[in-house]
Parts: sequence; C-alpha cells; structure tokens
Amino acid sequence: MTLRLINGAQPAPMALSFFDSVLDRTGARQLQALATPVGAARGEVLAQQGEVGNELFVLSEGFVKLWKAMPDGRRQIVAFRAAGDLISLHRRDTPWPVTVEAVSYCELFRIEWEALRGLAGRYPAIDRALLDMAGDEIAGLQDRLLMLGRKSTEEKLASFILEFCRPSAAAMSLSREIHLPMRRPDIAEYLGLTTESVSREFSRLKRERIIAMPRPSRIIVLNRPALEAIALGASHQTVRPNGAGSSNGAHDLRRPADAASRDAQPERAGLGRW
Amino acid sequence: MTLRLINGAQPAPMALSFFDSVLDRTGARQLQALATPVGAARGEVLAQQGEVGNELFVLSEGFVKLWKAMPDGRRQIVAFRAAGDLISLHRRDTPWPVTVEAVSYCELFRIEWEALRGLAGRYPAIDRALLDMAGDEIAGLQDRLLMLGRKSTEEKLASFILEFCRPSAAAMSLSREIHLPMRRPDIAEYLGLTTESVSREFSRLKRERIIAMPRPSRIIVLNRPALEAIALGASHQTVRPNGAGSSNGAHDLRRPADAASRDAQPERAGLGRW
DNA sequence: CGTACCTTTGATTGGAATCAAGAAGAGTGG
DNA sequence: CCACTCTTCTTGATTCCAATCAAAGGTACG
Repeated sequence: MTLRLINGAQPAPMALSFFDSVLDRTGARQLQALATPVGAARGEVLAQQGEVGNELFVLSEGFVKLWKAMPDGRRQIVAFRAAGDLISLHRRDTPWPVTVEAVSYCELFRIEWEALRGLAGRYPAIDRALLDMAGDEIAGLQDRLLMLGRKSTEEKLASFILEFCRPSAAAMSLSREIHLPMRRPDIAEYLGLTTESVSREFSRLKRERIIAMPRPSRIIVLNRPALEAIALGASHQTVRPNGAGSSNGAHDLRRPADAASRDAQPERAGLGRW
Repeated sequence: MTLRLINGAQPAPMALSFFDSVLDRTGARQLQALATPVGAARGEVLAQQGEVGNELFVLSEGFVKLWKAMPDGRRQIVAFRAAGDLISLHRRDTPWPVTVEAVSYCELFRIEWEALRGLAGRYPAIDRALLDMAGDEIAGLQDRLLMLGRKSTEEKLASFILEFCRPSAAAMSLSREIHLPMRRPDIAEYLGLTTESVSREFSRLKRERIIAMPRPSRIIVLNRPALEAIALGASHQTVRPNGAGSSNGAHDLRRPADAASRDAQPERAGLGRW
C-alpha cells in the first residue's frame, strides 16, 4: 500500500467537520492531531480486501471506490465515496472487507483506530456518532440490495444518475451540469451491469431528452420527474403476485396466543426509501 | 403492528447472551428488565418499512425476514435472522428501512432504544459492542452486493445453501439434514431470482448428487467441496478483462508527489471473504 | 378424501451479456 | 496547432441465461 504525505499544503481540515457536532474545540484539535494527511493518485489502492488494517480514512478531496472481487475477476463496486465522507466503517482487528481504490486524485486523512478509541474515551459521543453513521450505511446498503436484485438496467441507471445529482449540488456548475468522476466500467461494476449496457442506456436517455450529455463524463438532467419515475419502476408492468409472505388468513401459530392478526400488508409502506 | 406478550413461559434469556461479554451480573439483570418478550405468528409484521420505531429486537426463537419493496410490488429480502440474532441496527429516530416479518412462529425481546441508551451510559462497552455488530453487518451486506450483482443462479443458490449450513450446525439433526424455515419464494426474493429458477437449481444440484432433498424444506449436503467450488464461481469461464481500475502505468497524479506506485493488484486478495 | 397451496417441470420469450467493430476523446510530440 | 496514438465510449449483431407463461405433481391439512 503506497501512502505518502502530501508535501506542503495540508488537506482542508473541513473534512473532519462531521465530528464537529460531537467535539468541542479541544477535542477537534486533538482529533486533528491524530489525523495523518495522505494523497493518492488515480488507480492507487489505499486498502486491500483481506488485509488487516486498523485505520480509518476520511476523504477530503477526490473520489474513491470500494470494491469486492471474485476469484475469476468479476467485481462489484460496493460504494463510491466523495470528499467529506468517511471510508468504510469496518470492524477493527478484522480484514478489510473491500478494496479501496482512488477513482481520481485524492487527499485524505488517516486515523489509527486505537488513537480514535482513546479520544472516544473522553468523548463518548464519538461512538454514538459512529453508530449513527453505521446505521445510515446499513440503510444505504439495503437500498442497493434492492437495486441490484430487482431493478432493470434502465431503472438502475436512472437511480444512479439521481444519486449523483443530489450530493453534488455544490459541485454542480451554473449549467446544472454534473461531472461524473468515474468511467463507464466503474458505473457498470457499481450497478451489476456491463459497460455496453450502461452506455446503451445513457444513449437512450439522451435520445429521449431526459438527460443531455455534452461529453461522456458530463450529465445534465433535463427531465428529473421522468428520471424519478423510471428509477421507481414506473415503466414496469404489474408484477405477477407471488405467494410469498402472509397471503391470507391462516397463520400457523403454534403456540397458544390469540391467532388474530391483520394481514394484507399495504402495497407500499409510505415514507420509506426504495 | 400486532405485538403481544407471551402468556406464561418467558422466552429463554439466552437470547441476550451476546451482551454478556460486556455486562456484569447487575447489568445483565438490568438489560433483562428493559426487554419485553413478544411472540409473532408466521407472516406477522413486526415493523414496517417507513414507520418510525425507536426499538430494537432480539430474536430468541424462530426466523424472520427483512425486506424492502418497490411501488409495483417487487421485493428484495435483505436478510434472514435466526434465534440469537439482533434484528436490524437502524439509526434511531429514523424510519425502519425494511419491513420485518416472521417466517415462522417467533419469540423475541423488544428493547426501547432510549432505555438501552440509559444503560449504555453506565456500560460504555455496549456502544462498542453495537459498533462491532454494525461492522459485521456492513461486511455481510457487502458480500450480498457481490452476490446479487455478479453471481449466476447456480452460484447464488450454492452460496445460499452454504450460508445456511454453517450457523445451523446446532440445528442439524444427526443425519446432517438441515431444515430450511423459508419457502421457495422467500429464497428467490433473497437471491434476486424467481421461484422457478430456485426450484430448477435445487433440482439440478440434487440430480448431480451434490445435495439430497428428502423434501423441499430438508437439505443434506452430500458434496460440500463441489458446492463451495460453485459458490466461488469455479464453473465460470475466464472473464473478459475489463479495463476498469489501474490498468498499467500512467496514474494521472496531478500534484507534485512521487509518481511511483505499483500497479497490477493481485487477482485475489488472499484472506478476504468473497 | 378432497382441497388448497407449494413445488417442480416444460415450453417459450425476452433482456442483458457477449462478440465485434467503429467513433469520439484525450494525451503526445512534431 | 495539428497529426498521431491510445484509451474510452458507442453502436450493431448475435447468443444465452433466466424470466415468464403454463400445467402437472406433491404435501399438508381440514
């Protein structure tokens, strides 16, 4: 793993801001002291699946991808991370479950887990903040399971574009143009598709005037409602009812307890994220 | 949500044992006091996607499934949980990201999040234990992403069978027979397949003497190595090399720093889980 | 013993992967 | 600034795996 200090300019301390809500001035300074600034070129691997590393990274600049691979080389990108993000909350003393690779030039902070533990002793709120972040991470991964398991190519790509429009609101230029830091193969590996399928679908969305694409890495969303409709599965016909779940009546309750229980879960839950 | 107290017999306190390592006798008793025993019939919904519920469940008996749905009814089962498992670490004050439904008759403990918070004030190790569990959960979900995104039907089913052989070592009868509490449609929704594909693949594995199946819900693994080989993608031909990642040389490092960095990540990482 | 659900199997379709060129960008050096 | 080259992206033709459509066993249960 080739990590090196950045000569001269420190990465912006801003990156650690997500701890600010739980730390006072002194705490923030202490955390800062624990963080080692690091730079990485595109393609560089910061941590590798299977290697033990009791460290934590915070991205201050650039993009990374987290991926897993099968023995024959098939890959799945598990997540992208942008500036400000914490990279992978994985259990300490445990091998990295993913490989972390820079998608573009990156700057980041490296924090030894043990050092953070020490600080967490004095600031218990750190643990709670980490737990909250873990909860968000879990919910996000669950969303991605639904996407990979059940969405069609067009639904996947629409979801992807929407996902990258939101956080980059700041990064959006005047023309509402968003820049995609990753290449087509990355998008494909993120969505469980092939490069060709991704490209075809981009072309289709462009042809239908739902997006514009002055060049491959620059996207302008022209018709967001249409994109959202696609992402939610609007184009899909009614799905055949599968008998799974509580179909009707007749729970097989094997203990003496009142057998009454209402069935027929509503088709959708309401507020939830899909 | 129909939760009711079990009349008479309390669920075995054993279920909370995973906190034992971090709690002393008094703490364990206090935790026990916070836990409300609950029973649920097959098909009963314990928590619904989109509803806010600041509670935590621990399963002491039976199986539940956690699933997400799309507006048109397509579903993805995110996880199954067995006796002893904690159900869904989701962020408090946040809607449930999944629906929790009993797959068989269940007994569980319900713990209000706030109450646990209070206890965690006195036993900081609780937060750390939760964080560790969250880390495991995240790693497990990442594995599932790889499975849903990149594995074929046969690889998915082989992985599934292996997954359910391990934890149920205790549940295995003398004859190495494992009981699947979930039906074919559940397995299909877990693997991102259809019921028919699951059934076909079970039949194929049976025909090839890799498993035996005296009845649909009872599986005996006859040839574990073969199953493992399939799960890892052995049957797959070499995958065409996709250009993603650092192909060779030429990182586009845009800051003055030594550009040397070794490329060509090894095809597999070593210890990692796939 | 019959009924209802679950599972399996068969026939066919369809959507995304694969195979195969071409076009468009991006970087390099003259 | 432009020709050259390499990489990335797009498009087309074809194949193939899993979904869909359809119907026939099995099992469990009343």
